[in-house]
Amino acid sequence: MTFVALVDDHELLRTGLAAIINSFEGFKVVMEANNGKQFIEKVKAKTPPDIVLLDITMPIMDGYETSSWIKNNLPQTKVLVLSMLENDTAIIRMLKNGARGYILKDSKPKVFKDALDSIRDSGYFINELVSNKLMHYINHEEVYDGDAVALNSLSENESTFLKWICTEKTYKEIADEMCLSPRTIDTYRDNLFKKLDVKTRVGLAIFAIKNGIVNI
Amino acid sequence: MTFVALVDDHELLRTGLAAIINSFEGFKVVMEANNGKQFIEKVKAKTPPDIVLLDITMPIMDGYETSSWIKNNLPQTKVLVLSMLENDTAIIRMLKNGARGYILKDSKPKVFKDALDSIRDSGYFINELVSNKLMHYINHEEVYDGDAVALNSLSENESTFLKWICTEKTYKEIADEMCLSPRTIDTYRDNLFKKLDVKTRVGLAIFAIKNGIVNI
DNA sequence: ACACTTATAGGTGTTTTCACGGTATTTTAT
DNA sequence: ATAAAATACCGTGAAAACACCTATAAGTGT
Repeated sequence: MTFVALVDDHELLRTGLAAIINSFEGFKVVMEANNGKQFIEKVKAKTPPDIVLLDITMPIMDGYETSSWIKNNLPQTKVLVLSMLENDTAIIRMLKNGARGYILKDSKPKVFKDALDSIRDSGYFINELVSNKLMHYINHEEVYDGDAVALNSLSENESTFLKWICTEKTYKEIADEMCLSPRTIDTYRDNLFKKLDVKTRVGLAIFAIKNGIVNI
Repeated sequence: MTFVALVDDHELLRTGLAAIINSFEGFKVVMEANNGKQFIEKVKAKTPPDIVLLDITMPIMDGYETSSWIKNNLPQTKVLVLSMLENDTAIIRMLKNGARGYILKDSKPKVFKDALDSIRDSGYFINELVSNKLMHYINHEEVYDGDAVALNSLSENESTFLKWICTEKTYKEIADEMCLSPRTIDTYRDNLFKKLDVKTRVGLAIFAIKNGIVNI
């Protein structure tokens, strides 16, 4: 019997998934959590599950952090990502954080079953979403995804600045808010234009939103 | 027996929901669709369901349009919204478009069951989410939510313009794309600033994203 | 026939944003 | 110890964005 944990903030989805999984021969849902933090607390008192079905977008502790924690603390436990995010950045980041597979929330139940079987049997589920990234990895020795790379190279101040970017304040006002000279803010902007490969403030705002730096 | 249709682009969620609903005494899922358009096509050949469980965020034809269509074409069919959106705008807009209830995707199954029962028995499910809006309606003779009102008053061109706003094009380039004079584009912008109560292009972009006018 | 709204377009001037050229200081790495 | 990097800062000019006000044509309602 393979034991599965569900970590997702949508309780209805969890209940539905549990029904589906429990109907699969050889699988059983033994734990549910609303987010990574709750999962960590619950798992302390139990035998770790074999597979964690993990969402990315969650309050308090998101899927990236959670997967990373599982990799470091529960080496026997395998993470299968179940997310609505279809962008390279999210996929690569989860794979780097130890995920064994990545499927979308609008997958067919068949795909879902295949993924569970594959992870139980081989430890991995390699579908198109991840194979493309893996091929790149083999060919280039490192995954290249502009957004993902850029995201990791942002300083504290740059992140803060990006939050302000998504407001209606002028650069001068942002400078005041951050207690920096307007000139410094200019430099931040110019650097981010280069780093993130955008040309305008709107480009920065879109990047910030797309990558979850700001929540709107 | 109460017949239920599921309209949501996440197939897995649908499958799970179907399992839950079919386990409820007296309810049966008789139809599933990925979006409003598909629902309309499928419903033509069948007896309309008693309740449509409807998501808002969907490709091709979203929940707003779909609910409106159901109100006008299937007067016997009641819409229960099942969405992750918790903002006033979405709730008000769906209620205005004929929805009988509004629950969140992270509701507990109990709430879900209550909602279905209530809609079957009384035609409505009034929880906190909608009662607040209804109280407002009673007191003010009209629901006031800036975003919701504004959203409904957007013309075709303004919506298109908002999509372009969320790119790195200049207004002049947008004018070219839309085959309009740059002056007209200026007017569009100025009007939208007033309508949407924002002051900058970033404000427009944020509004467009927040209200699903653009998908990023 | 009349006022009323809506979509389109223009004129002018100010403010903000952006590009590109720098310097001085502090941190980090070797 | 010293070079390299990251960080904070500055000047100037051009381009874009924004404010405000006017005007015409088409459609709407009464």
